[in-house]
Amino acid sequence: MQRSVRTLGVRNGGTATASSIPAFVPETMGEACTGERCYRCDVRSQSLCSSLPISELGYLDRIARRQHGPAGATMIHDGAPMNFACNITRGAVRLSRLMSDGRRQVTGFLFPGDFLGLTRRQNFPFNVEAITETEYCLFGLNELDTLARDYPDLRQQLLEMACRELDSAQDQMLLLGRKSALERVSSFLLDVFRRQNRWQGTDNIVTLHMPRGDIADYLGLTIETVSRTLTRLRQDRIIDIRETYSVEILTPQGLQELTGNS
Amino acid sequence: MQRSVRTLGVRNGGTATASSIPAFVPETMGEACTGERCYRCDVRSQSLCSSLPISELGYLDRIARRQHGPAGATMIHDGAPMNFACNITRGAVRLSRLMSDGRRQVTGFLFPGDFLGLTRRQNFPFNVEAITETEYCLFGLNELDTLARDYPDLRQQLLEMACRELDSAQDQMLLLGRKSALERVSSFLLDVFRRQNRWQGTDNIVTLHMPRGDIADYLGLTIETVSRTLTRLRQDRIIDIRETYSVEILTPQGLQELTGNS
DNA sequence: CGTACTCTTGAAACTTCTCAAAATGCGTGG
DNA sequence: CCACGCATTTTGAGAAGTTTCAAGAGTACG
Repeated sequence: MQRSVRTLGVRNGGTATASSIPAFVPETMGEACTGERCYRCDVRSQSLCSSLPISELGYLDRIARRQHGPAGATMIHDGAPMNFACNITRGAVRLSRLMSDGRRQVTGFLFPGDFLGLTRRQNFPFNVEAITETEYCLFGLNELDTLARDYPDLRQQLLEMACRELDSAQDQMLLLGRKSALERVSSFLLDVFRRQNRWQGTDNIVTLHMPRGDIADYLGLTIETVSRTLTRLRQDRIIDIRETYSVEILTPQGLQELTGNS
Repeated sequence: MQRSVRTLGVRNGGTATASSIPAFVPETMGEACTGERCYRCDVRSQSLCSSLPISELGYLDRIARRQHGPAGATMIHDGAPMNFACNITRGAVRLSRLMSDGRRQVTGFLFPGDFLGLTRRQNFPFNVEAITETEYCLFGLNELDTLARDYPDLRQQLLEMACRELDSAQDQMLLLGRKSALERVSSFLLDVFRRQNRWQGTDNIVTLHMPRGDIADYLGLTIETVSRTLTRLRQDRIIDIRETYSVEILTPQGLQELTGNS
């Protein structure tokens, strides 16, 4: 049986060098950023704001509790009561499900601007862990509900966010169920690249904000296979691995063709 | 490279013996079924109804367009404009994403009572195909929106349905990324079993409403591996394959232990 | 400058896939 | 009602891809 189970402690607590992973600090998040204080990338989710009138943004500020945590910290344990939502404002976060024998599936990564806690369940069904040093804002669900009652568009916005997540979850199912290792890694690199380019310049540098183990558990592979595949992409002059966490895409088109998508 | 690409025509159009697949006809769907005509399993989604006052159920009836189609029919093509939602009332339906070279990932199965079209996208991001003969109801999104405007709970209900789907999508990601073939097939059998037992008696018979190829594409395996795994489960006296589409679970606990979940 | 961790590389093992053929099941026509 | 033909399912053997185990290289930090 194929099992990639390693010492659990190492995976969860690899905090020693975790600080060397570059934290994602967006320069600008959307065009509405103002100099002194950027409302959109601060306490509020961009998606959230867009469905509220300006007059309510102050309320959103008041109900938000700012938090920050060190790299490696478990922000939310699987099964924790879900009475708040969360908006990432700095750093990188991973969502994961764990099997009892230690096998892990990373179901997603969150970067600044991403929102967590769309669902209305009793408990969180996954672990939420900080990969790098993180800043985030908590919103009590009760307060958010109050807001949602007055502004149906907010609820609609939440529904649409859930739908986008569902869509990308199904893409990931295709990746995990039918793609080869090469296709998975290629897809992943382009995916991270595109998410970063939402906010930042348009050079071809992809900054990975997570160690190889997280990538492996996200792609349903082992660390070794991820590493080997990256090496192969480098040898084939598709990418250049400038540092461990910094990859340059030499031929975006070539990488795209390796993803298996069209 | 491992690729399970077979003649596309066979997979999509295997209508010759498709009629031999047992269609799912729920005897009772929830306790609210009345004799003469079961409102809940007819035109309306149970989930939908539960958030509406009785007085509006008539409206729901009026805006619903009943449809039915033969086994093997493509109900909705990937990319089709999404201007309606859909409630399955009879039969079995599969949702699938296709890669350009023919590899397929089945992202879900729909049975009576299941709802389709939660998302508000321009186009459907997957294929919707009838496995067996099917009956379903279409709701125009405009009409549904009108209803949702007056009843915020309906919108909340839709959000919760989307969240449940998201949750099960993440479970499926764990299955596809980290589970062995034996664990996948065991998980699948128990999953179908539990979904059926929502509505029907509590014997240990699982009726599969889809051919092996659909199961394989759902579990990220090949037909042969699914077949071999079922054979192994039979030899180990975990299940009994009474007919191709009818499996008896001899030891539910034994099967549960093979799923890898705790 | 050494230690600890992660990442990379190599070789062997294992699981699953591919290819091929036989068996089974179903619908049709005699 | 039975035989035939077609499609699906099962079974077998070999091949391929990924994992596992193991060791070495690189990097960060005290």
